[in-house]
Parts: sequence; structure tokens; C-alpha cells
Amino acid sequence: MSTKYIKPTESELEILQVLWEKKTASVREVHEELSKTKEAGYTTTLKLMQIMFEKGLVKRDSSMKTHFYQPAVSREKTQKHMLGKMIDTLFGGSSTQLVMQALGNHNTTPEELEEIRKLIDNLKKD
Amino acid sequence: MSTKYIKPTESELEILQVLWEKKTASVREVHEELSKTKEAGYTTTLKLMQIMFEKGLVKRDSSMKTHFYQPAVSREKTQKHMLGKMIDTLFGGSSTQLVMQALGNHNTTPEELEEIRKLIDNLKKD
DNA sequence: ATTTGATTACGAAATTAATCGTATATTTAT
DNA sequence: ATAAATATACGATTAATTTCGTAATCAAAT
Repeated sequence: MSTKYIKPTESELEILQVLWEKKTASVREVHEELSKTKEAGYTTTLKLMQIMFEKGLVKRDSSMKTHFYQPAVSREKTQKHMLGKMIDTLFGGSSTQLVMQALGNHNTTPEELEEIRKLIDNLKKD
Repeated sequence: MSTKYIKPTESELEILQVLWEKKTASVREVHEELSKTKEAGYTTTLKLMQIMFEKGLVKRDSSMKTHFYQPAVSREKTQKHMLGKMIDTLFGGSSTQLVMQALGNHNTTPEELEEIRKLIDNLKKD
């Protein structure tokens, strides 16, 4: 049952992001959301979501006139894949380098730092 | 002097990776390196590097028959951009989430963990 | 019933990215 | 000098992604 990984394209990721957030949404809703930051026609969003359905990136309930879509791939799994790829192609395989870069450049609150430190302590136990 | 950021494509990134590593290289050298993991013709690599030159992603010395190429964008700046984008579109804007995911999924040696911990301690001081 | 509005389906154009073949030039070896 | 090997230039093709127009369908309002 090795469902092979389907790599979402740039635009598909934007749509997935909305779906991960809303859990369920119509094309209209997704489109409204995307329109906040992007310029594109309604049918473009529709078409993309139809393609995503064919690819198996989203599920949909088409029992009503307005179809409702849900993500069919988890955010976590997608994160993991893309992170891995990024570590490979941009950080020479070193996740540490990535972590250092991420922590260094983006501001993180002391609370978050503490959380990460706890995780490190836990990892060290193995 | 705001040189606008040029986003490398997937293939361009692979080439940049080689150049960042080697500092300077001919098309042949880059191609050999890519061939270890990828199947593509020599002229494909050549063409890509020519396009990258036009875009300003690489510099080149064409005073000899064999041209020598160098990266024209820094690894750090590229990492920063792509990381930022990824944090936005995939981790809901939380760099902490990305760090946790990276540390959790990819195996990191105790030494590296220690290094990260030190960084965290330093960041906390501010 | 008929019109109006919203929705999906679908094909095709437009754009961007990647691949490759062929011509031409340059260097090296014979 | 000539042939062989190696480079670049460049156009063309293919492939992948994104965009959109138009028709068909359905629901709601008149």
C-alpha cells in the first residue's frame, strides 16, 4: 500500500494551506482566501482544485451542488518531505545548519526557545 | 541598490549547490557532479548555466575557451529566502514549528544538538 | 415558467521550465 | 596541415504549470 508521494506544485501548496487551516471549504471560500494575497480568476482556482482531486491531493464531497473539499495529505507529511528536500539541496544535508539559520534569522520568543531546548534535552536521552 | 531577488528554479538550485561547493567550475565539472545523481545531457546543463548567467544567478569568466562559472548569489541569502517562504507557506509563519519538525525527523548527533543548545543560550541573552 | 446567479466541467491558450540536436569555433594530438 | 576531441551558441521541442473562456447544470428569485 505504498502510496507514492505526490509533490504539490507552488499553487497547489497555497490551496492546501487554506484547506489545512479551514479543514473543509468550497472553491469559493478557498478562492476568496487566496484573493487576499493573490490575483487570479475564480475558474483558475477551480481548475487547480479539480486537478488536485485527480492527483489525490484533496478529497471532496460532491453530493451537493457546491462541492466541499478537504486536504487528502497531511500537513506534517508534506512538511517532512519538503524539509528533507530543502536540507538536501540547500543545506548540504545538514539539518543542524537549517535549524541554526532558522533560529538566527527569524525572531523567536524566549518561550519558544525554551520549548526547543526541552526537545533537545529529550532527544539527547536516546 | 535593491537588486531584486531572483528565485532559482529547481534545476538551477542543483547547479548553484555545486558552485557553492566548488567555488568555481566549468560546465563540464558541474555536469559531472550532477550526473552522479541525475540523468541529463551535457548541453542541458550548459543551457541552464547560460540562462542562469543571463538572469544574473552566476558570474563567468569567458576569457578562455572553457568558461568558468561562479555563483553570483550567496548561499546564505538564498537559504534565508527559501526558508522564509517555507515558514510562511508551510509552517503558518512559525519558525519554531519548522525547527521542531527538523530536529524531530532527521537524525542529529549529540554534538550537533549541543551546538544548537549553545546557540539558544546565546539568543536568550538578548 | 422564466430569468438570474452561482457552480462545475472541460478544453485550450499562455507561460515557464527543462531537454536536446546541430552548427560553429577552438584546442590538442597526429 | 589535418583530424579528433571538446566547448559554446542557439534554436526548437517537449513537458509541466497556470490561466482563462465558454458551455452546461442547478438553485433561487421573480
